[in-house]
Amino acid sequence: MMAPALPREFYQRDTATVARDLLGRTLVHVVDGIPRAGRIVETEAYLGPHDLASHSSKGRTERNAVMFGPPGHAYVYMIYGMHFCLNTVTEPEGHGAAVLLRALEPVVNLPGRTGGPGLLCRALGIDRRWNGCDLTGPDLYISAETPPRKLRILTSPRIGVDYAGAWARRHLRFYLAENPFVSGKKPRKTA
DNA sequence: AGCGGGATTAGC
DNA sequence: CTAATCCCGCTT
Repeated sequence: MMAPALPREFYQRDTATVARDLLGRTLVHVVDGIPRAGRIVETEAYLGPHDLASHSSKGRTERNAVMFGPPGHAYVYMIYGMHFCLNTVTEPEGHGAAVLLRALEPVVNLPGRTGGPGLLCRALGIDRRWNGCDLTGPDLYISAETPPRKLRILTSPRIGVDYAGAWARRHLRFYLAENPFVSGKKPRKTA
């Protein structure tokens, strides 16, 4: 559990690459000295202001300012008036990109469901106060420990961004194959 | 100052 | 399918 946090350089890269590379790694939140940890099994990449599904596509605002800041920080926002979503800022400062963490497989001290961005934040105890938190610090971070075995990674369009035209169809969602904690609609065998 | 809508979830 | 529920960002 004492593995170091991923360094800032990890996040300062191509956003889709970071989204893939985060899969299988362990997200840790230390609450009152007690670590809560889960394995990241589902992510989505939001590429920047040109990406019409990204919050940054409407330019820098008070809400999304952290996205335009330096990489390796947490972008946390409230959605639908009742849930929080946790992102990691990526690319060089000023770019306006982030990776949404959508689902965890519980590792330690994560009771309740963790499959879905809102549930993930609830289980970890993440809310608005963590917006802007430096992920290279000791309280909220992703372990630098490399996933032990090779991962089977699948892709799909991102969830809930149908308004984004062609960008909605891009495969910028990444998840571990056959992992029961992955959220969203499973592909249905119809035809 | 008012209003529309959202990177979701749960319940009918 | 739709309500819940609050903050933000844009319009008036």
